[in-house]
Amino acid sequence: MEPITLSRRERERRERQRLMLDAARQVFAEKGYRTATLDEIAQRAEFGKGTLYNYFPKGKQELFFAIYDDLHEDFAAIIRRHFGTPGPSQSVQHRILGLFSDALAYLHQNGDLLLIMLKESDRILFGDDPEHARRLHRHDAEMVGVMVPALEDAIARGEMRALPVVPAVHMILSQIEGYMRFHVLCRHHLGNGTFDELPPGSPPSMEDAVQFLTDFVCFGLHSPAGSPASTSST
Amino acid sequence: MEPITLSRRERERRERQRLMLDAARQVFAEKGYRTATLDEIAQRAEFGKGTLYNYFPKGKQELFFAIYDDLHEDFAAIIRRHFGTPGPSQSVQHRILGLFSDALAYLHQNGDLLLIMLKESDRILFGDDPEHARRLHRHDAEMVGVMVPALEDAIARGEMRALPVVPAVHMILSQIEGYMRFHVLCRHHLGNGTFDELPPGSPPSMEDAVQFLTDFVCFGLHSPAGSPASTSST
DNA sequence: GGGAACAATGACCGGCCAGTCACCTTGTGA
DNA sequence: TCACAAGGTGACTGGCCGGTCATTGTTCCC
Repeated sequence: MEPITLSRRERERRERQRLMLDAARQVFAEKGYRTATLDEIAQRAEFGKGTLYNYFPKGKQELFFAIYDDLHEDFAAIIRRHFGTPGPSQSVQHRILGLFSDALAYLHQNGDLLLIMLKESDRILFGDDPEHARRLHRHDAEMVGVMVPALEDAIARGEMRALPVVPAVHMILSQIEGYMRFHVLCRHHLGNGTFDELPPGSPPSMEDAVQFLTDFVCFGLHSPAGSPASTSST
Repeated sequence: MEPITLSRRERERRERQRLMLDAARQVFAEKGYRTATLDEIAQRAEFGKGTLYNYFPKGKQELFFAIYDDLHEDFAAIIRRHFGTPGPSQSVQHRILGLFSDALAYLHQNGDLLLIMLKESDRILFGDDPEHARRLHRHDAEMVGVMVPALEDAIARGEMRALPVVPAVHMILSQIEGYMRFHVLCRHHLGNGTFDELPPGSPPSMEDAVQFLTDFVCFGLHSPAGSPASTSST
């Protein structure tokens, strides 16, 4: 693991791998899995196509999943950061606020690529390669597994009502996806002149969106007459 | 429009078109857009591939969008049914319950195909053909346009708190997508023996899901200490 | 300097499939 | 019965792209 013991050969090898992955990220983000071509990835990385196969013998798939797993690990880390320690250390509301805040920030940094990955998830889920479907399930189960105890704990402490936790986790996470869709829609509205009408709701700032989502998840449309607007100290 | 004035020729023509569309629906549902082949659609419809082009000159795309628009119109109809008449005739909660109920029922009837369409939406959104992106935006704007007045009305009547309506609409609709994902995930868990672990939460019945979603959207995780469980007369 | 291991390369191959078109079948009207 | 139109057909084409491999460097040790 420690880079000191690596030979120059090995270091160069790693570096080249990284260059290839970077190029692949770019191209996948722009084109999507099917449309991206190895020729373009190779060109962008300034290597020959054949060289790609020296580093990723299984070709396109291997490149893709290397990126996919990385992204997923980043995301899982965000979830662990906020839900990894059940107990009264933080309120659910705080946890969710933190989750959305980090997730949306991450999303803005890696926007296009993430959307592609989201899209391809479905493709993988449908593809008949059970190996890949399993990978996706593992990722999913991991996230759910981290969040469930925290929610159960919150219910036990009376901080949250007794909803079925697994569906609740899925709903919380799907808000992030929902935001992604909305965000892309807004960007497309604004981005190019091809659409006559302006977006019906102007795109919210990221901070507003985080507040809105947290608020929505915690209190829903109705909410008590009380003061739901302030989700935290902010 | 009225079928009485149609010649036999024309009637037969329509019927053949319908057969082709049915076959295309099947194949798209099973394979997705890219993987589906015109050869298979033609075979399934019991026509030669060339014949397809007599009826859908623009080929695969035209078939796909014919189906896409149909599905979308069905969905828009569901939304109009429940949100088309602003005013105090129904509570928001009732509207949402009705929407989710019909949407999920529709989803169960057309499951695979809808999921494909959802997936392809992204592809279209990214594809650089502005014509198609525009089509998707039109659909989206239509749905939002129907729901927004009803929500604004509800806010004006104090039945719902003053959330930004357009994002709220998107969140409501994205619940349906979220449910789709969850549902597919459960089905995959159960469907084939390739996964070691059973689903962490057993798949809920459709009625339960409708209740859960409505409840979640209206009251969120926290909810007043009151009685949130009964979302309606049921 | 030589040669052996190692790495890069891109022309090429093969499979795939949307879309075409020259030919065939069927129906119709004289 | 014939001839012509309308419609049906599937073998074929052309483009595309993932993956291969013979060839051409490059490095390094003796």
